Amino acid sequence: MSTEPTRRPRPSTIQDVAREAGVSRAAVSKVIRNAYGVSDHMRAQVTAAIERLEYRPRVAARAMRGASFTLGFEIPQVGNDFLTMIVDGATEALMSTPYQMIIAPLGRDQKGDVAINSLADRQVDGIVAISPRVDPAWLERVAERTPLVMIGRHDRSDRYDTITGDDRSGAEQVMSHLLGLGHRRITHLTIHPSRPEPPWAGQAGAEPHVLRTAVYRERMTAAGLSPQVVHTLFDGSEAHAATLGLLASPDRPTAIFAGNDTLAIGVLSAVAEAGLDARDVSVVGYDDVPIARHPLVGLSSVDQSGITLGREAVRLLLERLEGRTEALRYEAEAVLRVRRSSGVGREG
Amino acid sequence: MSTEPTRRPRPSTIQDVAREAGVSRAAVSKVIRNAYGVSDHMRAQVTAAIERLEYRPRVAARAMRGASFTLGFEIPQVGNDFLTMIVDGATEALMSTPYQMIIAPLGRDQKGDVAINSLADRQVDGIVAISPRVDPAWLERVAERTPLVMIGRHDRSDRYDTITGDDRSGAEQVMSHLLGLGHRRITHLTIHPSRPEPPWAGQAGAEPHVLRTAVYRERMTAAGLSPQVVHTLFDGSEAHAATLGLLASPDRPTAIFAGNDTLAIGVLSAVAEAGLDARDVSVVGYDDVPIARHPLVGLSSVDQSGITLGREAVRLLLERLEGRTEALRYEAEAVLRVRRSSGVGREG
DNA sequence: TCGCACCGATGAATCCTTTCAGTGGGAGCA
DNA sequence: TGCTCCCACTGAAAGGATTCATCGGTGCGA
Repeated sequence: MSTEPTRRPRPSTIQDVAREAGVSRAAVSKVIRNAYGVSDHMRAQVTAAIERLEYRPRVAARAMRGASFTLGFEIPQVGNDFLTMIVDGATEALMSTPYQMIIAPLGRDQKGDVAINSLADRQVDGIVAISPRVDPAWLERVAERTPLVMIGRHDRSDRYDTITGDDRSGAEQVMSHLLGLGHRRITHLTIHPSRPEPPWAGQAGAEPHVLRTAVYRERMTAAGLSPQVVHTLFDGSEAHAATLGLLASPDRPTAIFAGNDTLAIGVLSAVAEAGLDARDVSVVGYDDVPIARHPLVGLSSVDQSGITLGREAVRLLLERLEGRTEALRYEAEAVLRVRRSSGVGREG
Repeated sequence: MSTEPTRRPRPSTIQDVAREAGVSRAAVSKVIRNAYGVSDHMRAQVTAAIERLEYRPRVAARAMRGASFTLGFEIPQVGNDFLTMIVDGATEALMSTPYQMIIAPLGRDQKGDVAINSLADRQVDGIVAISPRVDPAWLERVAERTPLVMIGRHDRSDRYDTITGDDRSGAEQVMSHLLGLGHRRITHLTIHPSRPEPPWAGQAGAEPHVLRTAVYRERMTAAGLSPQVVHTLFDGSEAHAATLGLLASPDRPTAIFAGNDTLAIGVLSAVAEAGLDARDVSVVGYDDVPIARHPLVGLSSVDQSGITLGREAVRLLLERLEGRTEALRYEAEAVLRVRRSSGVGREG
């Protein structure tokens, strides 16, 4: 009769391995970390013991003294295709390193700082975060403790590295394209701005969507047209509803520039539902998610190479872990991919 | 002059809080964990001290003695929409608990056991994994140490809980639907089976895709038709290429049943590219990912409610953490959603 | 008034790994 | 032969939080 029906067997520790191999704990630790000062004989002994005992180092214990060999990713939306590309790029870049990635997803209505904190609590060796709206002063405090790379922030910091697309160029390309097609009623659909406007939201610190919107306004005004900006939630379904509203109006737009592809997909859905297509309304998105190039979708969009963004984020973080202390910035090129949704004019 | 230019300030510890509040470490610990035996006065003192020092408990240190309050998710593909739904459901279910989720994504060509191990190394309190092809004996060993819920495994275990959709019913509905439409040349496109066939791959332990394929064969044979099964990689682009091949053949299929929606999207892409549509080739997928219901896509698919799957996975795990020891199974209902891609016959 | 029970709080032990200051022995050199 | 230097290896301390005995103090019943 066992007193504890669910007794969980204790996994073997570095102590067990040391005993089994007849050496000290420190020696085992050295072998594991490939540290200096290990004879071939001892390495063989220890390796064999590790095999026999199926020993695996406890990350929590390592983290207390040394490194956790873990990089943390904070991403606001697990399902977002653009973010997925970033993660893919990062995963690939990490394959050849001893580092493991963990992702901390955000719950609904959670802010990025919650997840960033939770990663820091786990003593990850570095953090990549995509939180355009978190207070930069707070981020700097985090970066004092843990190397930090922010994706999609146009602000400058001495403490953390930043990675962005060239949002200005991307938006310029979209507007040139649409204006070039002869459109005059171009509506811009984007996500709600932070409310209340945070004190740090200056020109320099503009988030990508805000920057894209700014370029839209500039170009519309410069062309003598009046800008029309519609704000929705990040979710595509609200973009869908908003678009239905736009299309029902008497002077409906002939083109819609969506702040990102998630919104653009929602827009396309509404256009189709209204019985219209690209001959009636041109649609352009941003991010160039994989589904955009599907022939049934054919969404024009700005490619800012999410894969590269993720890869660069990891590179910057690894550099930091190797000792770099000055902050760096990386900006990815933006390229408009024209597809059917904003096809050439009205010929079909 | 500072000797260390990048000196990282030491975050405050429970010791610091205890000193600041004038109590013992253990008392602080109790306050944090809402444990029994804390006076209101002491709680107030400690809470104030925590605020002042911006104290956050180190998860690594907690994990060494107690719990890490972390649940780990192993998912094979970050970008997969079906898996995303599962994660969303789980995130939601965790909002009201003290537990945090971390996701361990798989690198290209990595097997699930790598990520599961890495989660176990991090001493998560429980693991949810989606690895249809990992040795069940190995999983049972993992489950001895860490509560484990497997999603999408039809095998039975005394050690870990399982969550599945009703793949048999789902596949039956697809076949009834397609046969009912009058199709006779129905091709099944699915992912490569494990190779070599693992010894544990019996009828009972069949993975979802294998089960769906089995039902397809049964129904074809029962209808006096000859099954045609095409295997591709998980990636949709290979499904695209394979479909182009199928469509070029003289007796091309009039219907394609894809093992999941990722493949089905690739199939639709090839169909469109070949200048065909649903009048020529009916397509049905599996999982009912969000994009399937987009009017431009209109993919018929089997809904097995990923959100619910994720929510149930968390529920089962939390039950385990509260002491349940016997293994449970949960099976989600499968419902075919018919859309344009397999619309009613050939009227358009 | 005495004794008991119990509440609230505490010190010390514990979890597992890394790191640092040694220790002892062997090789090389004069 | 004697000295120094180097190298492989070891013991012990450190790191932060939890938990277990333990202890002082208070309230209550007899």
